[in-house]
Amino acid sequence: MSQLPEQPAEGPVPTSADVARLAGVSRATVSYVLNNNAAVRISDPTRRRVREAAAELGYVPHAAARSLRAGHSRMVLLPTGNFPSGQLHHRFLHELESGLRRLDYTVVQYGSLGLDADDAARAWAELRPAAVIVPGSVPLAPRGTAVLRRSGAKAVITLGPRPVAGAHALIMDQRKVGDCAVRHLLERGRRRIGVVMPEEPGLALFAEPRLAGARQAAAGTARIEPLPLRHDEESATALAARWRLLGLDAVFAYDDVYAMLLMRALQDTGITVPGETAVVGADDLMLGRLLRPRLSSVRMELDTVQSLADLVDRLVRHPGREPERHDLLSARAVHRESS
Amino acid sequence: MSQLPEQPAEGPVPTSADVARLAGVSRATVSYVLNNNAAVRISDPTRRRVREAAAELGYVPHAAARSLRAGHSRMVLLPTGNFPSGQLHHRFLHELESGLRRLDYTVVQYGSLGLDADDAARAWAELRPAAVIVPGSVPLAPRGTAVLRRSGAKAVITLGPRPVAGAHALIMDQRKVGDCAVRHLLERGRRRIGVVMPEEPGLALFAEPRLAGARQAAAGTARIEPLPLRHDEESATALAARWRLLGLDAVFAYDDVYAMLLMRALQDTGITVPGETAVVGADDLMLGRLLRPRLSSVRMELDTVQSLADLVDRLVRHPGREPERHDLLSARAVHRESS
DNA sequence: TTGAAAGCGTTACCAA
DNA sequence: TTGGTAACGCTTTCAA
Repeated sequence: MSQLPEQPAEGPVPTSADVARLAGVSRATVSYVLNNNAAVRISDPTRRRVREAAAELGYVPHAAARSLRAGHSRMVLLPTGNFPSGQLHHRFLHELESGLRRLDYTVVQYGSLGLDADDAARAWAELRPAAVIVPGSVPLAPRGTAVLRRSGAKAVITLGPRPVAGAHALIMDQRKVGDCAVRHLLERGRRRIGVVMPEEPGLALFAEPRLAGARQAAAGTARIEPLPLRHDEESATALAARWRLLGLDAVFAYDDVYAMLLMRALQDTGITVPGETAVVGADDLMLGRLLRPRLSSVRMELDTVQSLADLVDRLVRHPGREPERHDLLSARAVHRESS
Repeated sequence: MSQLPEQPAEGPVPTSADVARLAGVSRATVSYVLNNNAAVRISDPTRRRVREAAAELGYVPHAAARSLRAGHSRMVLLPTGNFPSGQLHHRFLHELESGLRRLDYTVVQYGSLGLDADDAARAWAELRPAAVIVPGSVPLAPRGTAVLRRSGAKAVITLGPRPVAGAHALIMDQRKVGDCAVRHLLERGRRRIGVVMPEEPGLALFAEPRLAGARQAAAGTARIEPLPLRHDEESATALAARWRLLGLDAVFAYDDVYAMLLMRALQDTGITVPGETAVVGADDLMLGRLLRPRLSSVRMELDTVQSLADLVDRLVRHPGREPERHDLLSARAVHRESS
């Protein structure tokens, strides 16, 4: 009765052979036409017939078969783990994706949370990507990079606070963030500086270098005091309760969220900000501007995201070079009212 | 001089034939052993020799070749667009991934931002996924689902506020959020309720149903007033400036972030919260608890995430059924101090 | 300008 | 218990 228009009825998937048959040509010709192969001249009527046949059948080429034949893929694999989830990260991801798409790569994310380093590397290698870009939050052992290289990956690139043996590295040197924050506090006359260290496990990778950067910037001129803190109110209240015993006049709070948490607890304890204690966060979140006092922060920028796609492309085309390192991160303090 | 230990030297990628040669057996035997094929009995010494050869060569099977041969893949494709980026979404994603991994599927995310609906569907179809789960933020036309079905996808599932023709639907009915917020405000005696509508384009998909839910809950008993707002301070300040002209005694602010933005602007204008105007957000962010007054919110939960993986599995195994619908979202108001 | 055929890495059937 | 072989869908010589 009612004819359902879009009921593909479980039919077999159309192949280039079906297109060839319908167009009355050979499979070779179909390939030539659909790939716009310039090395061979096909008559216009034939081209049209092939195109129409493909459209009529709803033919879509089979990427696996293609790359099997070609001997290589144009897939760039991006394992994901504990997403840092900031808008910085999203923008970065999106720009990397569109940059690589422009160069005709297919970017694919692969959720690798819960896999150990070796299993994960094997799973990635099964997909035979041309390149793998591994965020710092995803475990990668030197053995993993070896597996990937053997499986034909032209480039293994790590992305994060620190490099991994045998892989290229896009570094986001988090020390700069700590350095920047402390330098800012020093300029404003503070000399006894706490540095919040989140107790959440995934964050140590970022927190440690930030602390190192802070220490480096202080270098003799100021005291640096690490302050463990969990991402909840009790922890912040407890820290605020013993604040005066710590004898600090400033705190770099890892990021804006921890800063907001701590600043609120300090204020609730009767400690004035910035009078008694200056507070600086990082990420320059919009929400920080809504607090009173407005939160000072460290703003991070990633340089040259398009050139990053070009870098990946270069590594894929000329593999086997020495591992390269590039530092992408730049940081600057944004002074508001809390410091 | 210094012998680099992990320099795979651009050698050819080892195949099952190489493993067979090294182990002194046939390719078939290699396949039997490495896949633990129960239908055929292989002697233990042979098993060991094969395993050792594979390990020595660093052999990793080629997923594309395998699924080409098998005629189907176990890939679940998850296109990504404008990531909603809340922790709710991340947790959901991660649980879906591990649930599907447990069922031996490979979950792959494919960044589709900037592609139009038809191009995107074609790009997904090239990968020949067994199933595609399309978030509401990614465009999908009925034609797209047809292309995917023809390419062999057993299940096309949409994930978001509303269904798409021809596809199964995992619905997160955002009306519940608006309903819940307004019901809460009604209970607290408010009758003239503003509803913040973010002007950011991607959010309309969520904002509209929330407004609809709000209207539904108010149904005669209260006035509902949509309030366009951009995600910046000027916009909030402007809205606050004309607040008293609006004659509202409450506002449901779309989510906690917009709520914080607006609440701050209201307070800066001298409007008391909750005295003069009650404010309710959504998402129940931790940061909302740091404000004064603490922000009331609507907490959302996704039911049954593991069973969702099972659902995908069922649809893959028994395709071609009528499109199914499931509503995943539940919402409840969390009363704090701002309402 | 077009076609025939080989081969990419796998697995499943059938024979030995 | 093992091995030979064909086939999956595609591209690319080589030949016509």
